[in-house]
Amino acid sequence: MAYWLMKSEPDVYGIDDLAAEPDQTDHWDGVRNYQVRNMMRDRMQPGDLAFFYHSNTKVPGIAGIMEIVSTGYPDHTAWDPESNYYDPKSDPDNPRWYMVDVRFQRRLERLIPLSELKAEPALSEMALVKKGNRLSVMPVREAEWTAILEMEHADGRG
DNA sequence: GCCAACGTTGGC
DNA sequence: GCCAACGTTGGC
Repeated sequence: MAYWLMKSEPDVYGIDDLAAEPDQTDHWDGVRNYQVRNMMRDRMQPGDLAFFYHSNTKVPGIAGIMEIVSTGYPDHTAWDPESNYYDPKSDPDNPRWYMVDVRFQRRLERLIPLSELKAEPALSEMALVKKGNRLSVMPVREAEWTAILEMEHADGRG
């Protein structure tokens, strides 16, 4: 069982959108980065848990928790010319892009802002808080997962 | 195989 | 809206 953090822009698709889906389940499509593709295709397993991170918004931060409910499988939006994620170079016989299914678990009691995550010493090794990091999906160590959950009930000022 | 140009991410 | 940092592309 592994832990992850997955970013999405809430103006495009936020945790409220996932919670509103039938079965509160959706596929995490549109990943077009090879490092992230490899994680989804090779490492994610049903039962893994992931933080839902809101990026590119007024207060970026961790908004909730979801469960991975499938292994990686080909991202069909790459073959849909109508899709924003269309990639004519992805061959159906040799899919270039993969996705997983995720199920809403819960919102955090408060959004934990990136500014607090950056200030937490236990998280200093996370790619999330490092300058220039652009991965939209990243592994989270168990100790980091626990530290973040403890922050959920803190007052936000240390 | 190098690397400059380009497009994108995402915090601020 | 700006722009630094990064990944990808494609000419050579």
